[in-house]
Amino acid sequence: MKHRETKQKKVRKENLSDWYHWILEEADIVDSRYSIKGMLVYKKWGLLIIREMQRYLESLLEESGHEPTLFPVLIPEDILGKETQHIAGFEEQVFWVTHAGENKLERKLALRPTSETSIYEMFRLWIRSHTDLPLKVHQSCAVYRYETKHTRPLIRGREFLWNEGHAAHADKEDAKKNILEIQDIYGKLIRELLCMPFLIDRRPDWDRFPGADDTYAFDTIMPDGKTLQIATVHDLGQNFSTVFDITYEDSEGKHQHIYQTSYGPSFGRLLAALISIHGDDRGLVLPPKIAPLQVIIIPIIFKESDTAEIMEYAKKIRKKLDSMDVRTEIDAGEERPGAKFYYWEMKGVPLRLEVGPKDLKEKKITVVRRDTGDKSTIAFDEVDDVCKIFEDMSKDLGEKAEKGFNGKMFEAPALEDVGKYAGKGVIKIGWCGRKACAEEIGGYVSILNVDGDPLECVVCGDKGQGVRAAKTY
RNA sequence: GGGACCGUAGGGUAGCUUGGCUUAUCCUUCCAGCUUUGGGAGCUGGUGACCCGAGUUCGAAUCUCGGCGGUCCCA
Repeated sequence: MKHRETKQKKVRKENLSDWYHWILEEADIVDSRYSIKGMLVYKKWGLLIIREMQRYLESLLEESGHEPTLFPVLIPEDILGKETQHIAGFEEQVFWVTHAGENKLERKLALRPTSETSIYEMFRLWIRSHTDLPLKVHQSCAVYRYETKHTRPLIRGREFLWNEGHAAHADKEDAKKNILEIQDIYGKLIRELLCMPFLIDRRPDWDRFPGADDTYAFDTIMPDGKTLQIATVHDLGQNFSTVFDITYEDSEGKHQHIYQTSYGPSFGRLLAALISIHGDDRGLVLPPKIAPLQVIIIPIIFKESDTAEIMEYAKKIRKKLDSMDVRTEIDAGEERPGAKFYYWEMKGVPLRLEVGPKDLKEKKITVVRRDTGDKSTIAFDEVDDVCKIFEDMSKDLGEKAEKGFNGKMFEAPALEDVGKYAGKGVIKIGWCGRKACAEEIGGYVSILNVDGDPLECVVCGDKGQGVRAAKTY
């Protein structure tokens, strides 16, 4: 095992932007030096974390009746353009494939910006009867959008990884039911696996997914106070089924257009939030469930003669952890222990076990928690305790994140107050629902949702609702 | 959508204002060897860079224009 570049410039997390760029490269999350704007290379540590998320999410989706699929990355122009709202929302961002070698293609092909259209083109063929419904599919893939704004690694790129789910329903009620079920699944992913708090915000109409009747977004708050949209769930109504002519025969023999829902979390943004919310000055802090490596064992060797014995002991511990399905490695590298400590802390590994001559002699293990730095000693026979420690860590990390989150919630009774809290977090604001007033507020922040308790509009004073607003990524 | 700044080894930088002083500085990483190991050890030797293109000039890392890439701020 080689430890590189762990002794680089120290970056404090207060300067979130510098810290973020530093840790992405340092921890081998991504390499953003690839020479196309908005595209990057996912590296081992980042990809392993994404895979854990993916595995967890996919198993929940499949338990809830989603079939795994993988659709082509290319979508023909005529199909992408069928739903006019949809294409209007994406056309400026579509990458087009127009040539094969020197030959111009007869039919322009789009790199999918999202897969509704290609999937629904097939839904039309797959769905015949009400017994085919609900039909739910999902895929983990990359999608492409030509972002013109400044891109940010993992947060706003021209290629990004996500999982997208698509469901066909016989009626509105089943669609609504699915929306709740998906919200629950995404909630589990974010809260239980990643230990992060979030908000579910029903977006104002101008912020909906193109072609949707409603968009529910999952927003979390970054340490700098800006919100990050990490997942969305869309109620598509019959907008797509009408233009794609997706119908089923009901039990009375009548043909009906299906209702549809689509949804997706961005793995990149989830990762960006995970890194930013839990990390500290020393680097990543990974909740145990998501950590690619949960335990690192550091053998501490003084004399050449001790090597075999200590390594033997470390291997015994590892074997026991392996049998408990705890992801474990032994760092037998040439570096001194201190260097290894710093390295694995930077990588965010939840637990470090130190085994040296003292531990060996007393059949003990020194255990250090990444999140708190707490050092304790357990007996060799108590290795099972790591599971309990993981539970505590998950709980503590979740609570700590929740506390940070709650500390970034504000209320603005008047427009001046909006300016005061803008950029510090999520602000509760009275809003009448009119776009003109939203634009006035928009001078400071964006409105995240449309549902709330009755509250007078901070701009015009008319009756309205208490909605959430924030500066957004 | 508007604005500002930036691009020198794998990473971080000095040099740029006032073109020549450079064989391009220093730290780190990396490679070899010695040595060391309970919080980033040390020594010796070695590898490695001026984003791309055009222009100005006797001469460009340095000045001008364009491209590509990056960062930040505002809407």
